[in-house]
Amino acid sequence: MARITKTPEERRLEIVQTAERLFREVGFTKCSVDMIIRDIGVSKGTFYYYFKSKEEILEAIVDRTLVQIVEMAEQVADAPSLDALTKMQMLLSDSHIGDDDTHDIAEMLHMPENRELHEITNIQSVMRLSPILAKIVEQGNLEGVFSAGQPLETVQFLLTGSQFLLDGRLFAFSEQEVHDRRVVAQQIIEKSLGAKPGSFDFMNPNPMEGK
Amino acid sequence: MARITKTPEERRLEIVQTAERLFREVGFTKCSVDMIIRDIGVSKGTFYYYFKSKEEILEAIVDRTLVQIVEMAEQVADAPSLDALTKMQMLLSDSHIGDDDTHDIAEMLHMPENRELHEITNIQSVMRLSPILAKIVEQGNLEGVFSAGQPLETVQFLLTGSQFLLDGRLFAFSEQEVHDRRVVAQQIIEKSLGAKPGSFDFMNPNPMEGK
Amino acid sequence: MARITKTPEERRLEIVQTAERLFREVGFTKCSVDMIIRDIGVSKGTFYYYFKSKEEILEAIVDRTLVQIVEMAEQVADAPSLDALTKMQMLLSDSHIGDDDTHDIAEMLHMPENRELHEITNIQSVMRLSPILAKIVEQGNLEGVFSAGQPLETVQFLLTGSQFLLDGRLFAFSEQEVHDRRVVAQQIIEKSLGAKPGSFDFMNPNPMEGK
Amino acid sequence: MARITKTPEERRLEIVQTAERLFREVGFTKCSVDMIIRDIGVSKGTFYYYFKSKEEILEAIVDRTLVQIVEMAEQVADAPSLDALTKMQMLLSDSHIGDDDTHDIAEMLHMPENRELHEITNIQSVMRLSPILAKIVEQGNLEGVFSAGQPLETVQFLLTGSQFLLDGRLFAFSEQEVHDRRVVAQQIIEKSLGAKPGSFDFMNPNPMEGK
DNA sequence: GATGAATGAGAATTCATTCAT
DNA sequence: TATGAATGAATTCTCATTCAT
Repeated sequence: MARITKTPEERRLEIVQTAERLFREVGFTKCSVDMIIRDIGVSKGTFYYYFKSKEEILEAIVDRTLVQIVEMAEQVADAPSLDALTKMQMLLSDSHIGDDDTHDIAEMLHMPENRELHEITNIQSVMRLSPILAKIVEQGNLEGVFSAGQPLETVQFLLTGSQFLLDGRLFAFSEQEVHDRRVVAQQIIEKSLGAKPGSFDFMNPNPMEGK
Repeated sequence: MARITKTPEERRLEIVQTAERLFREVGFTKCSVDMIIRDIGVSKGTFYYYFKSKEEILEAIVDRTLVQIVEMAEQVADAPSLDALTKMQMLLSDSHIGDDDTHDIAEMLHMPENRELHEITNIQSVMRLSPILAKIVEQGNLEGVFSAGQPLETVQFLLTGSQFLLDGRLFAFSEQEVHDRRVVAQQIIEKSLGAKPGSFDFMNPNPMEGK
Repeated sequence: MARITKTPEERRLEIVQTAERLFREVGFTKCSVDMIIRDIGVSKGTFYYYFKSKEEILEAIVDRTLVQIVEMAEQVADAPSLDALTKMQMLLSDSHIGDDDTHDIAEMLHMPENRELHEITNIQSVMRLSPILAKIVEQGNLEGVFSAGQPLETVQFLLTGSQFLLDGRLFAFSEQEVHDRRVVAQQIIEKSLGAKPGSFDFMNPNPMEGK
Repeated sequence: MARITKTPEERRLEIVQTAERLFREVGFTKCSVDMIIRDIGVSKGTFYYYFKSKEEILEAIVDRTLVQIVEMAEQVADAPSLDALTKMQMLLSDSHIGDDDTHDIAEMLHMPENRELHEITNIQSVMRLSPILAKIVEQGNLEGVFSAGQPLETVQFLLTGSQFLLDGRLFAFSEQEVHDRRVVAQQIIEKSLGAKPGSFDFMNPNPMEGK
């Protein structure tokens, strides 16, 4: 095979991205190192030059994903011009996702063939997002729009429920079924946070309406 | 090895039970067919005479587990002498353990080394338990102890949140942390079902009290 | 590959013998499991069905060799009709080796490419032969032909010297050089055991004489 | 990494010394080129600029070691003021340690993880030391303290026995066992060289005495 | 002289599955 | 029904060596 040298950053990224895609497509266990290197057109030695085990690249991918999610969440949480209700809405709904990259992340978290990556990331994202959301709940408590004790624990329950249930793929729900659960989730969130009924209404425009 | 003939039913059950135990102890992927047959003292050929693949026995186990869970839940749900609140408490708390075989729902679903089996069963159990719980919610609505719209969807959200979050192992929570989340979960359930605050109080005796 | 079934004993022996030959020819480290199975025409699974690691087959070979050596030595040592001097002569010289099998063992112990197997076996054979030879020394002391204190330690030193030095291959000695060292070794043995000078003379017929 | 230029001699020596240390610590086979260069902080390319294979550096080390041993032995052998007995004692005992670099012959040859390097060096050192020791034996014969025919062959046998047996590690002997064999070795040496019994007595102060 | 990214042929081992008896 | 020897593709990982810069 021709020797193609790239900068370490390029090569590393190339490997991470390819692995990420393949892990999503076929699952971590079923995706062999061989598949990854064949896809890139690079030698086995090169793979192990950058990552010293298959586990290590998994960690790299999970970290990378979580860093993106957390960064995004922190931007929202730290925005001084937004009120707590708006922030909460932005972070709990999917409708705020603009760019493709962030959307991919959400996609990635819920792939069917992707149990391992999925579960690890899921749990981590609950753990890392919850403190950020808890701060927003506290802000909301002060602003008078929420009235919730135990913000961290509350938010963790709501996040967990949302993450797992609202993923159409995981539970094999139809679009309409997902929508129905989204509406209910919103009501539960409102009740749990002590928000005024209907505060999160616009989070769930009926996707069937225009059809 | 001596050839020991058993009735097909006995043999089949023996294999399923052993596999189930081992899958829970070491996980599905890490448990080889060899481990199973060595444990029983049966030959490779026998295993493949009863199940044509390792996947097939997994399905058999998941089915078996869910049948048990659902049966137990239906017994509770159909008990004419119990009110909705009591039924709900029995099925959502840990205190309902009856016979050794069924154990506790939560326990059953959240074994440590047991991600694979666990996740498959988890989702299925949310799907199959939710109609039963939804019926109880409807009963509760009639009895006036609950006041919840969309019982099925509501119950699915609450089950999902409870299942995943309240497993200390999955999120690596300490006993105290699990307890704190249990208390919060109970409050969210009350609010979501429109139950009187404190209805489920006895579900969470503080495990730290005597210490 | 055609499936050829043999009795476990046949198959096991086939593998051990092939491995033994190849370890001798190319050395333990350089001989891959692939080489062995290719040579036999058997699958990798079969190899690992009989031996659970490459190390394990090495042990099996070493054990097998040592058992043969020790058996032979014990037969000599326990012969009631022989005096100590004769026994000593038989076990310390190479000239007693009759059958091809035992000769192979000696060959095997000193192959050039065969460091690992060689060293392990060498040391083991000093350790296992020395108690047998020590008993003969004691017999000799009683018979008045020897007069040696510390029989075990003495014998170990003499065995070690003989094993390593008198192997023409290890030190790359010519036939004549080996003969010269054999003569000297014999004198050292005589002095060390307190035997009469010349007692072991016939051990070393000059190999150059008839040429 | 910063490019640090050294004189070729310095660089070469640095590599040889590091490799030597690591080969001793972990063994030749188990010590990868990567370990060596990482330890020095030099690049792969640099290593292969100075040595064209891993084997080549092994040879360099063995040569270097033997040169040191031989030099030291020759210094002793050529000392005009010393008698043969003293010289012999110095070279066969452990008590002659002078400078840090040369250490003790025995020590040097019998490092623990060091089978490969060890065996290669062992045989070479018997071959190269024996002529020097043989000369001392001849001097001793003239001085009347020894009375040994075939000095070269005799010395080779004694060196071989001592080298291999008296290494506690190789045979896994305890300290006491090594001591016992040392005492016996000394007696065998005396007898073989025709020295007066007890000539080498002080070679083996009982290490247990003070305990 | 020096760098270090890249190579790729192997290494040992695992394991679900098959099949002759 | 039952056995267990046999299969072989697949897996992760190692490491001496090369070579463009």
